[in-house]
Amino acid sequence: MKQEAETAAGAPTTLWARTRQLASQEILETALRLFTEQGYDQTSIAQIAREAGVSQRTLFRYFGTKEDLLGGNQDRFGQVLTDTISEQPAEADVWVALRAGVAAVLALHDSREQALERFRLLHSTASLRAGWLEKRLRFQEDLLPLIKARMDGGGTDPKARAVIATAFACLDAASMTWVENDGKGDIMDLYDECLAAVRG
Amino acid sequence: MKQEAETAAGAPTTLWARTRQLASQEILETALRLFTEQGYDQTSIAQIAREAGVSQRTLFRYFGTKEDLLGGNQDRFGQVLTDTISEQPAEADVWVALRAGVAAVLALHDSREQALERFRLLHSTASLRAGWLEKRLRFQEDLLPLIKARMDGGGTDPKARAVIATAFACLDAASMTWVENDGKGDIMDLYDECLAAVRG
DNA sequence: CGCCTAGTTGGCAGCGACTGCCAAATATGA
DNA sequence: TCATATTTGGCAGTCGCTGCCAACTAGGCG
Repeated sequence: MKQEAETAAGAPTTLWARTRQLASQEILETALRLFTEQGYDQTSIAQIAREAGVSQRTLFRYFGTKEDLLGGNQDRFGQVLTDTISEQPAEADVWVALRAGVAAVLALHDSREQALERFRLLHSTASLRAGWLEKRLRFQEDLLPLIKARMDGGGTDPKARAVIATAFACLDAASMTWVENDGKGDIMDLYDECLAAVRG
Repeated sequence: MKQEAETAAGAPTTLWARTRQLASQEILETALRLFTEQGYDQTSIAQIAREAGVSQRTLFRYFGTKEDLLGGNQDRFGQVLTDTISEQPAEADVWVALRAGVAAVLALHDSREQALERFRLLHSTASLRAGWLEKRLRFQEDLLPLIKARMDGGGTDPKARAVIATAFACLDAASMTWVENDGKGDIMDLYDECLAAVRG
């Protein structure tokens, strides 16, 4: 861990890095499979480790928490979110910028099916939902300065917070409905519908 | 537990009920004190039980989870919320109805100081925040039919969800700012400010 | 008053997520 | 090939929480 053995682009150099990559993927896949098969709460870390062929201790070294086994490192979400939004043209409307961020995050999923499965799990498991909301709250705080700067005359903290939280609230409402409809339609359309209902 | 020994109004009848009441209060106070003194995560159930003079087992019988030690049964929040909103005149605007609900929930705190202390703890402790958001999400779902019915032409699920979630988002932004300002000003004023920022 | 019963309490063992510590295994570079 | 840097696994322990069972106690009855 002294230096990352893979150069940003990909192509793992050392054997270690390749093995790590492989193990990581194996764990992730096993976890997702078991979660969808028997539910998140009904799947223990011990079982995942056993079926993935690693020790519990190692599993925790790869992924710090059980939640991280879903969706890899969700920290990437935050990264993509802030990056996308700060890349928006300075004169773009706050709502437009936020929309772009939301779209970018949604695009992070490998496939429509994977996204649906994850959202389904997320919305049907209380503990997962709680964790996700918590992490999201941190993203929101990260976004604060970016959004505040984009508001007319530099908005106040509460106003900027409210705007950000509203965008996420719409994403929530949209994804929840999307799951209920078994993935029919486009989430972003639902998002727009939600935002329209709010901003009337 | 076969029948509640106190008639709705108050006046605990049996000695048992009185003892229970007393123990419950003692636990609650001890917990809140320790939480504010050393932080939520740094306070163990064992310590609370010890200092409150009950066994851990009993503590868990009174309050099912560690979170419940803050703010008693938060289920009351949900109750007050739905009650208040359904009591609003049928022709009232959705936003007005929601505002009334929010105000009613805020009025549930014993004092300004207590509210500030609770909010401070809530916003500074990740695990608490997560639990609270989760519980709130359930309240939101309870509100869905009520709000949907009040929207023009009976709104769709996503729209109603978005509206409700936005109201809570504003409450979040407001309370967070309120805490940062050490309780200066009125939360509802901040709430209005937030809502205005969102609805432009 | 004494006893029986129902409700209450406490202690113990155990589960699951998670961490620290130490020893064994393994890839790497000289 | 050997010394070194890393990685891995196992073990014990913490913390929230639950089930189970034995000890206790208030309340009602004769």
